[in-house]
Amino acid sequence: MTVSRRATGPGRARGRGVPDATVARLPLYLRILRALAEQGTSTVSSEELAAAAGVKSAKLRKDLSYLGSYGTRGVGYDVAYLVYQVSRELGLTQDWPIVIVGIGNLGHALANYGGFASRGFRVAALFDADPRRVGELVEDHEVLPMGELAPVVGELGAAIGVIATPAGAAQGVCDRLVAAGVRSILNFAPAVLAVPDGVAVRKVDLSIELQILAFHEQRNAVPGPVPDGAGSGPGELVQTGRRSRA
Amino acid sequence: MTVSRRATGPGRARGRGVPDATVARLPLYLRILRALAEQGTSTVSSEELAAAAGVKSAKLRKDLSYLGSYGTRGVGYDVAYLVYQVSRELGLTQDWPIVIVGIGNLGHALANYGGFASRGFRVAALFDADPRRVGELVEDHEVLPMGELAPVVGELGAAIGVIATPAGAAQGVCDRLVAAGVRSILNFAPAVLAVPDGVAVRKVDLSIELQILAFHEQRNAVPGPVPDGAGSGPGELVQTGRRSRA
DNA sequence: CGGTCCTTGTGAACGAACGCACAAAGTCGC
DNA sequence: GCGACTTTGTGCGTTCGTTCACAAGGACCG
Repeated sequence: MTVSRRATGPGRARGRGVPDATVARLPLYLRILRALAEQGTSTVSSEELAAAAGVKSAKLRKDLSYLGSYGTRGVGYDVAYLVYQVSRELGLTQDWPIVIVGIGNLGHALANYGGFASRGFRVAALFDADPRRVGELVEDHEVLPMGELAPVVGELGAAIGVIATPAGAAQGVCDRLVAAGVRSILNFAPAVLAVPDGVAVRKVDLSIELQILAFHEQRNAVPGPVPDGAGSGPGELVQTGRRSRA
Repeated sequence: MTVSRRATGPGRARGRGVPDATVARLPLYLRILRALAEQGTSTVSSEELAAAAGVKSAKLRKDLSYLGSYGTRGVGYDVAYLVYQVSRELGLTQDWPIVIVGIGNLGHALANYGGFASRGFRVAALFDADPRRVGELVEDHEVLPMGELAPVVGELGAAIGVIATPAGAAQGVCDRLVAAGVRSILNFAPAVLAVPDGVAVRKVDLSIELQILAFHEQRNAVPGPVPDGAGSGPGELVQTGRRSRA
């Protein structure tokens, strides 16, 4: 019991403290749960869910335990209920208007990407510094000039901004987004952004991902075979050998 | 966890055991070092480099120490030399032909993305299951039908594959890539991939990134102003408040 | 209504990663 | 050639995350 207050979490000073590592996995669980719900599954065990997510069942249970005690011993978790609880924890029960800056190849792809709209996110405005792109219609949104950024962001109440500009422009765009009131930034530009306290930045860097894979390739190629059948656990760097039934 | 178990500590520098967390940062250091080299800087201290990368200097020094002792006490690191050493460690001294499967919006953007070509990676072939896309010319590459995948991958010796298909097709494509000899996969589809041992998978999921940001927004919005201190420190989840001079 | 079986929730051990602080090692000025 | 100064490399304690193993809790059967 003691559901009202999620205090008794596995950790200590866990008033409102879901570990970062857990938060990063919740969206994955959520996606799987939604798929299960859609196919009519009403309950799921930690073992099944963990297998689908590619994690150990104990980890999954601990992750979910940070949200509260939403399972039933001997049975498992109610899929619909868990979907709701995880969504709520992630803040997906509300609508998040997002703005995208930089409508080049990547920006176009992002604006068209269905995955955004599907889960509470809504592409609300597009911006580009290039006058030739301004006015262009992308997915029924007109590309706006940078001058419009502050007022439009303010009016929309957009709290999340996506940067898809060249690296050189990223910091400037970031500053303008922050000045306009954006507090969370998803950065696709290969640049390290400096932001004031309280602003969150996550970066997605395609080049870095490839380089990490290259490292993996080289490590496996250079030294002779690694006979040791050490069952390399599922890890962070690269996920090697996953045999779940998706 | 990747594949090998390392000796322990930075002490055994040369050993084949660079921690995952370090490997994930090396490409970032490398990018900064290249920028420094380009602007004519010949030496750099750990303090400066760390500031540019947004990490603590001690962490940077420890990261570099895994590669060897390439610094000079009292002076710093030779930029050109370090570029070479990091590149070498990451396996970027050789050419990596990559193949992209799924030439939709995202696939297009990836094929055109300059960041790939710049660092030892070369887009070598494009594939799509849709007959209407086959034959299309993207960045002087003709989109090939899936049937060509195995022979072309074999001929190119491509070890890295990029999946930019819808989620439903991802596992099938993954299986075909692996069967064709690809051992490292960069997956943009929102799906958990099952792969045999020895194959590395990294995933980039735009929707998940946004959801993590939404969590951050909600956490900061719900409980009034957070005094300080108690907040989860600057961790991995989101980078908050970075004041470096990029 | 009691017993048995199943699955959750979690305490505790383990391990990886981080940050501090400092000795070692080299440079530069004189 | 020597001493002061600078910056690296790293031992160590701390924090964070993962895994194990098991007791507690509940469903279901007879």
